Amino acid sequence: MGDDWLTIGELANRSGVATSALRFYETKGLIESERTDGNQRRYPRATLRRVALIRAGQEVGLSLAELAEALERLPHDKTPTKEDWRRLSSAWRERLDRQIDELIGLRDELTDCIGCGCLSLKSCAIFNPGDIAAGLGTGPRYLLGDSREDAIKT
Amino acid sequence: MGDDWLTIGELANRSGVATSALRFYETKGLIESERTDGNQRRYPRATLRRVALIRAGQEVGLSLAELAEALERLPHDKTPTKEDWRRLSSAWRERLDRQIDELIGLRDELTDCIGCGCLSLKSCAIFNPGDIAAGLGTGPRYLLGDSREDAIKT
DNA sequence: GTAGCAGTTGAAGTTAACTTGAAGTCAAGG
DNA sequence: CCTTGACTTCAAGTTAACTTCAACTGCTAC
Repeated sequence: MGDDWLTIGELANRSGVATSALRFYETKGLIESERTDGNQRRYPRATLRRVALIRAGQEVGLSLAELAEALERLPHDKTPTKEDWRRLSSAWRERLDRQIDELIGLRDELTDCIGCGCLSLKSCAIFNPGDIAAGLGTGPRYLLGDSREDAIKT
Repeated sequence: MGDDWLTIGELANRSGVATSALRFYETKGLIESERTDGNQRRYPRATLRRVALIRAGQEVGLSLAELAEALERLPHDKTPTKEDWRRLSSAWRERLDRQIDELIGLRDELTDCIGCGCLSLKSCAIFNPGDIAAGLGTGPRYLLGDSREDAIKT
């Protein structure tokens, strides 16, 4: 305790991430550990910040795979430099900007629709939303052909 | 063809949703069909719009379960009224508004961080983002206690 | 030295939203 | 009649991000 190295339990308590998740992150190469003689993991203090970054990145919408890539260039065992940090955070900001723009576009289209009862109009924006949610959701995204028009006739 | 009833293949082509997905939606009660003598599905035309609504709802971030609830009160076999539509679309708009606000909040906090190199400051917003992404992502959300502060010391 | 909590591994389970496959049926054209 | 393509069902596979379980081993306190 108060040491330079954290057990997995300490790291879990302090980061708010379950031990099972931490082991999982380790299998994915997101974090690294040394082992004691008894084969237990010991994490350097800097891992705390690394885990915080991972959670923050997830909130920005990044997958663990993307995070693994982004964090690859950060040092595992020491505090990242300001430059490291600046690079990461501005990349994430751009991503957020894009997400926000897309949602605002969708909202504005939807707003136009609300008053007009345009459910039956082929110009209704909500039925032709572009590829706004390309990166969201689980399922596949379909490329819609002219069939869309068909969908709103009648 | 040109009939009031669509086969699953026609509905798939015209809605841009795979037949497997349509059958899946049906098992979830999102859409309904009649059967021919030969046990094949036949969908009323109105199902086209219903499917379009489902896809639109997904883009707003609704799960199929939520959509099932929302669509429960819409007629399966005829065009929804303006009132039906107004109710749905304004509920979705509110949801979008909330999502956008949350992302903007996160972005602003991140923006504040970029210049300051605050990676080591316990006040850094990105390490204390609140429950912004409560509804996003797959994993569980942890309630973070004072351990967060711990995470950014050093 | 022994109880009992923390840690270890690998495999299997979870949820959403589908897709894919197998094995068989229906419908339309020649 | 026969082929072909669309359709049927049900079961199992897919991906992400984990969690849960079983069967052990390590560490700390009394």
